[in-house]
Amino acid sequence: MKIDHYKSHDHLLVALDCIIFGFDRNELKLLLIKRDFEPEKGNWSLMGGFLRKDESLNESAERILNNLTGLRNIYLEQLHAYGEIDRDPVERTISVAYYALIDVHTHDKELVEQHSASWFPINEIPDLIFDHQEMVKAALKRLRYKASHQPVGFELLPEKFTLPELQKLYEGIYDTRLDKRNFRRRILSMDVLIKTDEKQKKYSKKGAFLYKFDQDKYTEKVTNGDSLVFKPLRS
Amino acid sequence: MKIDHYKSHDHLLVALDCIIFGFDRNELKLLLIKRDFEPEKGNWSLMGGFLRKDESLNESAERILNNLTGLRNIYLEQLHAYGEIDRDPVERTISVAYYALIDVHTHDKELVEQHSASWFPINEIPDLIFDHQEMVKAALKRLRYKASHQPVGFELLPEKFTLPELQKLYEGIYDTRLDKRNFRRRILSMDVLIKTDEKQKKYSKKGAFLYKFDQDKYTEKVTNGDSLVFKPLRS
DNA sequence: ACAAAAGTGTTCACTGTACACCCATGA
DNA sequence: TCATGGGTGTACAGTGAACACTTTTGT
Repeated sequence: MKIDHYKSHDHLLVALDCIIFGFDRNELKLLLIKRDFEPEKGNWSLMGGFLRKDESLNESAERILNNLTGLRNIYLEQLHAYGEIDRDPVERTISVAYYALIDVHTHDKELVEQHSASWFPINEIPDLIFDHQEMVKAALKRLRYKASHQPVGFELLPEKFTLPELQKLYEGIYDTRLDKRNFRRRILSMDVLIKTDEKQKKYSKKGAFLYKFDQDKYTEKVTNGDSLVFKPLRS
Repeated sequence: MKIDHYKSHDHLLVALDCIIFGFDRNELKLLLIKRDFEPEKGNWSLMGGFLRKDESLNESAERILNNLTGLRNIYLEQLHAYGEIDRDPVERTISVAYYALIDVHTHDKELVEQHSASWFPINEIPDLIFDHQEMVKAALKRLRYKASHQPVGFELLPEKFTLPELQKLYEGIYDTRLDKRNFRRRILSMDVLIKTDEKQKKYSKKGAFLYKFDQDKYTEKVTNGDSLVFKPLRS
């Protein structure tokens, strides 16, 4: 065969769709946009776009996410490639889904408004176009797995956070209730949080101490082969 | 925007590559082919092909796997989409990698020979073209995760197998040694194996009882919310 | 009779989980 | 002073892991 044999094969559109998770008011949420073109104009959708020849998949996902949020360097991971023949009625398109974890307070609210985007609690997601519902379901499953083995939850919180906030986050991700004492003991025993001497008084009169995640210490522990389990405890 | 706005976007080649696992002579192995066209002609490669417009990603992976092994209805799961710009030097191509688990004794040996394919122990994989080495690494990681939570190991064995064989399989997958008594107790306590009254005398004079995996019972347990852990024990 | 693999139970340490009360503060 | 959320310790049960000898049978 010749080197140009590739030419004889089909060329397709490659789309990307982003499942954007945030955590606000003790709830896990998704950022969805109202689609402004046909087909399915006016319906809710994941933020998406098409892959360009001059960018990698990851770069494309970063670009698309940046278009909506104005953010860079955020936690972004490939989820799955969706390739049913008729998944997009206009033209044969495969879509590579990515999920992102962002701190809801940092994104660019103007951009979000321009896209008619809004945040939906994970349990109140409206009907979505194409196979986006399936993507969301898979993303949630992946987030649950990921958060139980790696410290990704912190991506959804501000740099400084309280232990009650962190607990609420895990409760939101796993849709469950956790025991306060067990949760605190477990998280603190990992020894990857730095306690600051500041107190957060937003939610209580007494105030709760703010902590920071210690990325260096975590990296060191992983390098040493320690396996930290962030999986939450029951009840 | 008009409905035909899609036309203005880039169209790309979409390839598929298959990481094919087998288990033979107490070793976990991969089926690799010797590439018979440029570029990289003569070098070792994963079995691959291009996605056609008239087939879904899964169908395409099944077709490609069938081309090499003659097998159908094989355990096949999408791994990851690879999309670096220069991953294929001929033309911009994204590749969706799938991994397959097959019983090495059932595949069509003629087809495999036609493709100059052969089985390599997982620890003796030769240099591979493009980013195929990265794919293999990710596939092994995924297999390890998957096999610890779901009964996929059985896909690599014949329908009937002995407990020592099953133990060797897990030892191969995790590159570790397991305690015989702990392993047997754990696997049998899941209550998803059917003991036959046949003995396999291939490896010993005494002979070992053959077992079958009870898919129905397993499905029932999962439906009941039981979470079986196939994760192996240490030492 | 012996070599080689199959098969079998018990003990201990650790970790997950249940559970209730005091503390600090702003209103 | 009181209402609200923050913070703390202990006891028990279940599970993971270590560990050695007997059985079967072909040669």
